Amino acid sequence: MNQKAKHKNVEAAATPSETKKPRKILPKEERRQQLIEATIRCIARDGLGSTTMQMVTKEAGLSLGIANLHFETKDNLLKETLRYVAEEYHSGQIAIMQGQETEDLTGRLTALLNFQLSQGVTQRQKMAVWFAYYGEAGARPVYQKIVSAWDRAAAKQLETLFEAIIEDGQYKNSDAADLAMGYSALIDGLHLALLVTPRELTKKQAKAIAKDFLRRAFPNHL
Amino acid sequence: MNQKAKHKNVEAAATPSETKKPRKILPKEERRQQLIEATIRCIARDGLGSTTMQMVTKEAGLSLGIANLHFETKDNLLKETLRYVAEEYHSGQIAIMQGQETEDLTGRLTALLNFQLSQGVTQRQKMAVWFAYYGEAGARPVYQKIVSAWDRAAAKQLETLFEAIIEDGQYKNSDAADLAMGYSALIDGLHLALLVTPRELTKKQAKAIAKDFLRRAFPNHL
DNA sequence: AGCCAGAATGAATAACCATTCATTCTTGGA
DNA sequence: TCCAAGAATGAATGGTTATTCATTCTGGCT
Repeated sequence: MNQKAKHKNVEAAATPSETKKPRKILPKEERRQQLIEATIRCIARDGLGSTTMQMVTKEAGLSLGIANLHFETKDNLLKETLRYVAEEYHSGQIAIMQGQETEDLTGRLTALLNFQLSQGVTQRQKMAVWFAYYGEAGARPVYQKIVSAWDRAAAKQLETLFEAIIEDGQYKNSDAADLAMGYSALIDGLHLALLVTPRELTKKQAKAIAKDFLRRAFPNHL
Repeated sequence: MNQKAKHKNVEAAATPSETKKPRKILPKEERRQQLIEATIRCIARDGLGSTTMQMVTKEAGLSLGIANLHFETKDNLLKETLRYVAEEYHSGQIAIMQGQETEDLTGRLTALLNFQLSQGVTQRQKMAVWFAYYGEAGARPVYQKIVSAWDRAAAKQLETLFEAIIEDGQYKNSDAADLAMGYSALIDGLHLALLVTPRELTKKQAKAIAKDFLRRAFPNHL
């Protein structure tokens, strides 16, 4: 109605050899994925606090309005990004712990450890996102809610696994719940150290430290 | 020059019984402290990302411009706030570890543990600030730099303490550096759990878990 | 008591940013 | 080939925020 804009695709002879924009149309789900991944990169590079829509959409190689088109609001985009990362990590863990019953307990345990400190999980990008959200979790119950369901499920699984190992190894004076909580905390702490002071801790070292924890707890299994 | 403002202290008969503002002048250092503490409360309540100058100065019961007067920029205020919290925590740790040589190793160890999980350190406010900054640390080298000096010093101290204990207890197959890193990571992870999922972990439990770690590592000392 | 250095205030400013929506482009089917 | 549905674009809008600085006030000093 009161718009006077008349953007053509002309812009004189300004930029010599710029190929401009072969606009592409993709299914909703692919665009969402693409935007979430761009968001992860932005958060890892610039922090959750200073990530803007402009940055995210530019990172994705798309136009400013596209994120609102697919996610309504920035808040929503951030929520979905957290959900994506949380799901990837926790479902991976749970899959290993519920793994085929054919695998022995020790195998499952080391598989879990290797996953938790794997290349995929411990890459800067993922950990940065993870802790960026933890940093705001105190002030944003929504973030806690997104993670907590997965978190509780993983904690329960781990406890069950530890119970089985304690039973199997006849470890006296060992409380599965406490050990599981301690192990989880250790893994989180190692992730934090890998993120914040990577110079002081290699991934190999981190694995050794986690394995050490398990060996002291379950000497007959490792 | 071109200002037309003429703020008087009149404002009609609007607010009936509001005592307005007995403006107070304080030494620079006190104001800075006051503002830093207000910043901590704001970060804990609303998150680092949405903490504004208006919120901080209002929380401190002062006027908008005061923070810039004492800290130049918001960035600076945030940096100084982190420095304040980091110093409090790390210097507390170091003091205990370097404590009078009269105290035995076991005593020093439990004192350290009790401090790290003490009321003062584990209060929401402090931990929230801590993790808010960790969340941005990946993107803001400044934050890392502020913490890293203290961090390295504390790590070295802990390693030294562990070495002495290993020597004293003749613990074979124990690497002081790995154990120290593992213990630090465990404490960080417990702090995170206390912050994010306080319903799943009490402070008492956290202490028990940390003590358990030490007992498994140094059975003759605990 | 009177004065003034400088501490404190908060309206105004300038920059930034999420969100909207008129317009343009793409593509699959007719 | 042509068309319409709807995907994508980005200029414009409105709201928020850090920062400035003219003005006001305080308290120690003479």
